Amino acid sequence: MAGQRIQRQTGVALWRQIADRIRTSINHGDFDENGMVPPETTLALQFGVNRHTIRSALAALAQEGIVRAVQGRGTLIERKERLSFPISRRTRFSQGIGDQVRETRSMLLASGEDVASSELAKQLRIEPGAPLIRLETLGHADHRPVSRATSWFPADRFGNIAEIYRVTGSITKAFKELGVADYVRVVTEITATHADEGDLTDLQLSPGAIVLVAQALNADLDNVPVQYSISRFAADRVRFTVEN
Amino acid sequence: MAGQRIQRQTGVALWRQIADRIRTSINHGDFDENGMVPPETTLALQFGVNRHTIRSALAALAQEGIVRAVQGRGTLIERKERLSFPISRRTRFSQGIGDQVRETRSMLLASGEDVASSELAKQLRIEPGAPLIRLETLGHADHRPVSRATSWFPADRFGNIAEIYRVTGSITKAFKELGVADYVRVVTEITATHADEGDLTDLQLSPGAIVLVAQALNADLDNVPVQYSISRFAADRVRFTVEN
DNA sequence: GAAAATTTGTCCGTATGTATT
DNA sequence: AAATACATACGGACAAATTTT
Repeated sequence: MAGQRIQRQTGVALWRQIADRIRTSINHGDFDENGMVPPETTLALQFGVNRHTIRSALAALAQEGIVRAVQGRGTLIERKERLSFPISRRTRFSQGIGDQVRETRSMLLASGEDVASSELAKQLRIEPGAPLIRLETLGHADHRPVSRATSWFPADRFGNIAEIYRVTGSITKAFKELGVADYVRVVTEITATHADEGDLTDLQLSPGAIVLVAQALNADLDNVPVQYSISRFAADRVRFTVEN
Repeated sequence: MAGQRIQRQTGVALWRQIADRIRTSINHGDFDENGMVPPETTLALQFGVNRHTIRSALAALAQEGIVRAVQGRGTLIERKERLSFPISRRTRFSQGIGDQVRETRSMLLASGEDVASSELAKQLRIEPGAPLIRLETLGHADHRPVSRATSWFPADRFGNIAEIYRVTGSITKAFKELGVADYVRVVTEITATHADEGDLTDLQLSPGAIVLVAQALNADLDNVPVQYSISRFAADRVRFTVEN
C-alpha cells in the first residue's frame, strides 16, 4: 500500500479523508491478518501527515464503533461489513442476505397516501393523479441500519398494506395477504450520491458519506406493476451483485 | 425544498457539503425551470449559513464547470448529465450508451503484464501466478471522461491484446481478432466509494466526489472467463440499469 | 431613457477549526 | 501542552453588472 496521497484545502479535513480511507481499507480486508490497524506512526508516515492527525481520524472511527484503541497494544478492528445484495428477478431485502447475517429486521418509519406523479404513474402503469399508498421503511441487519426505502403501491389493490406491513414487517407477506402470491423485479436503476439529512440520521452516517440509490419496479406474475421503490443504502455497508 | 440542514464540525467544510447538495439538486432537475440556481441570499437563508459560505460552494461548482456566475443576472447551470449504463449479459461500454451521446471514445492509458493473484485466479478460473495482460483504459462520452477501467486477460490466449486494442480502441474488436467471436457478462459487482487520486485526475473530479465501482467478469460462449475488469465511473455522470 | 431593485463581486475585520512543530 | 500558520465561517459595507419598473 504505497503513497496514499491526501489532498489539502479541498473543504474536507485531512483527518476525515484519512478516516474514510481507513474505513474503506478495513472493509476491503486489508488488515485482516492482524485484526488491527497499523500503528499511528506508520499511518502518519504513509499518509504524509502528523501523528496527531491520524489520531483524530482513528478517534472518529472509534466513535463509529469500527475500531477500538487499546493502550500499549494497538487499534483493534471491532467490526467490518459489506453485505452483498443480489439483484435479480427474485430480489428481496431479507432473503438475499439471509446467509450473511444473524438477524434482519425491517421497521415502518411512516406511511401515508400520495397521488401518482407523472413519473410514478408511468412506472406503475396507472393514471397520473391515481391514489397511492406510500411506505417509508428502515432495513436493519444485525442491529445496524443498512437501507431506508420509500415505496409506492396502487391504493385500489393495496389500500391497507401499511397496517399489514406494520404487523408482519415484510412486504412479501403483506403482498400474500392481499392476493399477490408472488412478484418479480422488473428493472433496477442504480446511482450513487452523497448522504442527505435523512440518511445521516436514519442510517447513522457522517457528512460526506455515500449512499447507493436503487430505484426498483416490482410486478406480479401477470406482469402488472405492484410496487415502485427508492431505496438508499449506506455504501460502506453494502455491495450489489448482478448475475446474468 | 424546506429546511436543508447542514452539519457543523464534522471534518467536512460547510461549503463542500452545500456544493454537494446543490450538485445533486441540479442533476435531479430541481432548477430546470429557470436554468439557474437560486440567488445566493436565498440559498444562504435556506441552508442557514452566511452568503460567503454559499459563494464558496458555488465557486467550487463553477470550478467543476457545472455552473457559471454572471454578475447582475445569477448563477447559470452549464451542464447536467447522467448517462445510463445498462447491465446485462450483453453489456459493452460503447453500445449501451450509443443512443445517448454523439461520440464515444476509448483510450489506452497503460498496459503491462501481471501474475494472477489468488482473487484474480479464482475469478478467471486459472492457476494463481499465471501470466495476465493488464490494460488500463479511459472511456469518454462526448469528450467528457466517464470511466476508467483496469482489465486483466489470460496471457496465453490474449498475449498481444494491448497492441490490437491500441489500434482498434475496442475490446470487442480485439477479442474478435483473437478468436473470441462473442462474449457475455457473467456477473457484475457494484459498490460506491470516494474518488481516489487517480480518479481526480483521469475523470476530472474534485475531492469528495463519488465513484461507482463495477467489478465485472466476462466469458466466451463456452463459458470460459476471458476478462476481469474493475471500472470506476464518475457517479455524477452515470446511472446503472439492471433489467430482469 | 432613467431610476429602482436585484444579483454577483470585492473588501474589511473577527472568531473558530485544523494541522504542524 | 503550547505556539504558530493557515483554512473556514461569519458579519457588514460597498461596487459593478443586469433586469425590472
